[in-house]
Amino acid sequence: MKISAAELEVLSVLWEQPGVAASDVHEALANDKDWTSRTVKTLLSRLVEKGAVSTREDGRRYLYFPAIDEESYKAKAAGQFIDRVFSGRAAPLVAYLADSRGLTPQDIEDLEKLLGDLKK
Amino acid sequence: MKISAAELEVLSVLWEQPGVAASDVHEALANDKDWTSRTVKTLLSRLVEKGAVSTREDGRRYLYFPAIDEESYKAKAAGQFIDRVFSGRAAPLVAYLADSRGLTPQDIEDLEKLLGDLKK
DNA sequence: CGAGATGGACTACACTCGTAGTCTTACGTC
DNA sequence: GACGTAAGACTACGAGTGTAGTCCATCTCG
Repeated sequence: MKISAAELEVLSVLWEQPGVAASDVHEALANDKDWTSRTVKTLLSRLVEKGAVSTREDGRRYLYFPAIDEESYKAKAAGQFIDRVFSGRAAPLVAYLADSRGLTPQDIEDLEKLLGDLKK
Repeated sequence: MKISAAELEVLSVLWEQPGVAASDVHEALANDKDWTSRTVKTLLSRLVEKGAVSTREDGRRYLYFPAIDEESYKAKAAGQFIDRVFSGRAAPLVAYLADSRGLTPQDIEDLEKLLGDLKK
């Protein structure tokens, strides 16, 4: 279930609004991505091929639904990234983030709360 | 400066031992990767092309050196990953990690210390 | 009704990646 | 001095990606 960067953009739209048509996805991305509607349709087709998105017919068009779970996809992606770049250690990653882009105070607070929960 | 997964393996060897020959890189990776020496050489060449690795001649062979900094590369990679998958928010990433692979107690402790420092 | 817009299916095409193979040349060995 | 070997240079090749284009059937608006 390998999903490319461009495909992930599309899939993310579906996570936010499941059950929309290709044109809606195109529209939702119009701000960020200068893609033609055909590009979006290609990406949707590839996601369907890969089993990451499912469709329901709606007249002469399809409505698209994510077929993989956002939480578990992201968790897996994060794990893989950490293995690939940080030899599997999570703490250094956070250290790098802190350095390079500055965690927001909100981030820091969230993390502290999270760690508090984890300690139990 | 896009570095692929396989290239990163090679570059990581150079970060640990700068100034080695292709055969040394091959050997260093022999445990993890079933690559022929040619594959390693191809990857080194591509890294040189990309400007991520530099060479010094040593007789009829090259010694290879990383040309990009480990810290800053990783920091950037982490930032890009977070942008790509987590819409730029770091805290959710850590939450996912905690869920999916369990941070080690060591990780948690490291993180707490880190957060403590950050708060200042 | 006829023409243009729209939907999906199929096709395209250059580039990157993983994973080598071949060619040429220098080197060290018998 | 000939021969295998090891170094780098160049070539290969199928899968995946980004980014569409073409074809054909339909729907919609005038």
